[in-house]
Amino acid sequence: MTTSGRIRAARSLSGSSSARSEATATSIEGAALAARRHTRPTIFDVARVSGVSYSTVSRVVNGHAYVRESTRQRVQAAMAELGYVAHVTARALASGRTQAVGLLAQEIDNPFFSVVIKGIDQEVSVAGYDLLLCTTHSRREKEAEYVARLSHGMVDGLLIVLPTRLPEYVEHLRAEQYPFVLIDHDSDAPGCNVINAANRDGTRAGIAYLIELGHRRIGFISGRPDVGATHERFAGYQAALLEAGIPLDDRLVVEGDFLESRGYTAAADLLSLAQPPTAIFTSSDVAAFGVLGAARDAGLQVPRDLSVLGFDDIEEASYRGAALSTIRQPLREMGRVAVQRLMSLLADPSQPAIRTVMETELVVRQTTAPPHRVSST
Amino acid sequence: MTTSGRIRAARSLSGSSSARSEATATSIEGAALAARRHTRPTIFDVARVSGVSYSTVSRVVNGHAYVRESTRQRVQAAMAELGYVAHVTARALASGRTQAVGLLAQEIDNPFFSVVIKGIDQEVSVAGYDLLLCTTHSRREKEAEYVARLSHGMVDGLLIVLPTRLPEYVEHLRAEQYPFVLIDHDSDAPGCNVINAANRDGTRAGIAYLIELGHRRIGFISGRPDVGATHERFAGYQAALLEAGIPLDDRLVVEGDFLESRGYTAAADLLSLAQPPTAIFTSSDVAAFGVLGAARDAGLQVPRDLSVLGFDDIEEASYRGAALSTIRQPLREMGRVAVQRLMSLLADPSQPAIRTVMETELVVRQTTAPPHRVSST
DNA sequence: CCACTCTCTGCAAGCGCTTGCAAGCCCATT
DNA sequence: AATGGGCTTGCAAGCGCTTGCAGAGAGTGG
Repeated sequence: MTTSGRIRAARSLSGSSSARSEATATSIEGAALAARRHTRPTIFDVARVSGVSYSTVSRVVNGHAYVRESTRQRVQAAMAELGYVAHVTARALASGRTQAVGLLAQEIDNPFFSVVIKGIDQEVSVAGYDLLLCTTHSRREKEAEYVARLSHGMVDGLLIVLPTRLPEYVEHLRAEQYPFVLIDHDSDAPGCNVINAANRDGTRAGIAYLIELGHRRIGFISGRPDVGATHERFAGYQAALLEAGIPLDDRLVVEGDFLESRGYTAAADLLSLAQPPTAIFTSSDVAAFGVLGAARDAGLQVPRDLSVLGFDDIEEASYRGAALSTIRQPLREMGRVAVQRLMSLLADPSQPAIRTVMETELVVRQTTAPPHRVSST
Repeated sequence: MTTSGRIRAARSLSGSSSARSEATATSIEGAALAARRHTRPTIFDVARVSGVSYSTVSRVVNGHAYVRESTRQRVQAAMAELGYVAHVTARALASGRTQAVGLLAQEIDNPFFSVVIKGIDQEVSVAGYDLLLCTTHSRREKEAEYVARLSHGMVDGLLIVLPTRLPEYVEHLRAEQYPFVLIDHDSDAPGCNVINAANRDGTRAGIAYLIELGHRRIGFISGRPDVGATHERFAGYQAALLEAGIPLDDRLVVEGDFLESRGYTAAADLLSLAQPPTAIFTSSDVAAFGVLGAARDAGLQVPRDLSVLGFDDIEEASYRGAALSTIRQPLREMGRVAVQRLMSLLADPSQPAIRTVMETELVVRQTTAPPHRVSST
């Protein structure tokens, strides 16, 4: 008990010079106490109460070996008594580790991403880390700033959801060997650790399935053009047609944006063609719902008059309106794998980059069937 | 330039004792450098390059007055040259402020909440703060731990989305005058700053509108019973019936959970009653979609055979399937107001608590109409 | 020309914690 | 009984930054 006072004093006075400065120090301390609103117990308080040094308290908090059992219990009792909670910031500063990872994304409010987040959140929690979520809302100029701040003492590593083009800050991070993982980035990213779905192969398989059903005129509604997956999916579409010897008809290809409203209008356009498609593929389930709406409003029956194939397999796909046939990406798994990869990088940042490609799966439900009328090629 | 070395040295040696300890210090420094992976420039480096003291650099970074313009420019040039980024953690530790607020919620992946978050995110950004999002996934035992950690140096204030019962930690926070705001907590919360919608009055107005249309048998599908708003909405339902002199029929009241699937089954139950309702109110738009599905599967036309009234007015309400009549809560505004209140508390934590009740608005779209057949009361 | 007031800058202390080093302790071994 | 070595513990230094205080210039009025 008496030791404690000494320790505290030693701390306060380390390097102090004169009596006057001592007096000053005291008044400063008073002011600081007044300024700090929430004065909670520190390891020094715990040390005082339990009669050990502050470093021993620190060791107990961090579960170090080489602390006598009786001491550990005394310290833990003191912590419980005082309601001690470690000061995350101070610990981060001293140790250089924050036990938190950052997640940087443009938006969180779409069903695709919220599932990925779930996987991330779950795995981060398993690893004993915290998750710091930052949404940029497409303000690209804020993105670099966020990354700089986050990577600078706020988090130990970064998960980034990115469109096609690699921003400059990615190069910075790479040069510094800062641990980060790109999610759903199906474009070139030299030297980066990336997780994405097999967009190309998945789409090819889906289109091949439609062709196998007998479809020859297959509409393609793309995703946002600034997203890598969009191009890969189109490549898969092309590949499937090529393999089946079906010529690509530009009129059947429409640019979309993953969203329902655009899915509706794009489908309406396709359906009003002189030779409308008998099947439509969209780059997202949400957009596929829009296609279903357009089909309904055009008086078409799905799948009799029109087959619709989505991409993602979000939860709603199975129960909303018609059960949607779709190409499933393992969204939750993607989130989890991304975190696992990041954890590995945290342990050793120098390891060579890996691209992890998650397999997709064709999920046939009730919106796909052989074409009713054989269309003239 | 030469000053810098002195400053650094003075720092390193403050309180040092002997030559041996100096040597030790050096080797420690080396080890530390090796351990810290990302050695980025600090204010000391900027100070060295620009030839001023580190405190001047700090003042420039923080935009203090009393820095000569030429000095400021020199420092800024040095910062740009070195690519200096402030170390958030260190700054937080030294100043006691983190410039971040925490948001604690169970889930983020429902359309209700994602809109609230948008408002929060926007307003937080306007205020120049960062947002730290924590989801507890209903693991209540983790909640208290999160709050303790967050309130302990990670963030300056807390936004909390809470079910009915106030957890113990809320009392702690209050006792410590830690700034926090409860969102969507329509239950007693003495001494707490709370934001919620006018659940009771809004529902009463909605039900009154249905009664005015001529409905007498109005089904009520509640929200989750552990949420305060659920009870207030039921109270509004009761009040409207009472005012209209319509006796409450228990068979028309079903417990729900805000979700679509339960909305479907609950509606199916209501519709299979001997005397089914001619209108159904649900405590969320999402659940109302389930009701619409059940009506469709029961061969009923909406609104001819069944009126459906939701609550929330999420985005989908206006475009998904039938345009849904609903009671609009200003979700985005609620998020924004919560942040504004928190900012005010940050400035002065001692001010008396306020409950902010946001008005709701009846939005009549295409799922409500006078009953087709006059039902026998 | 001096006292006085502003403006500007530097120093030291400290935020709460981690961690290398060293010293003390205790026990087994020779 | 002395030595060695493994446990325990304490001390000091430092993580990168903020900030009160004091001192140094630069004006300004008497």
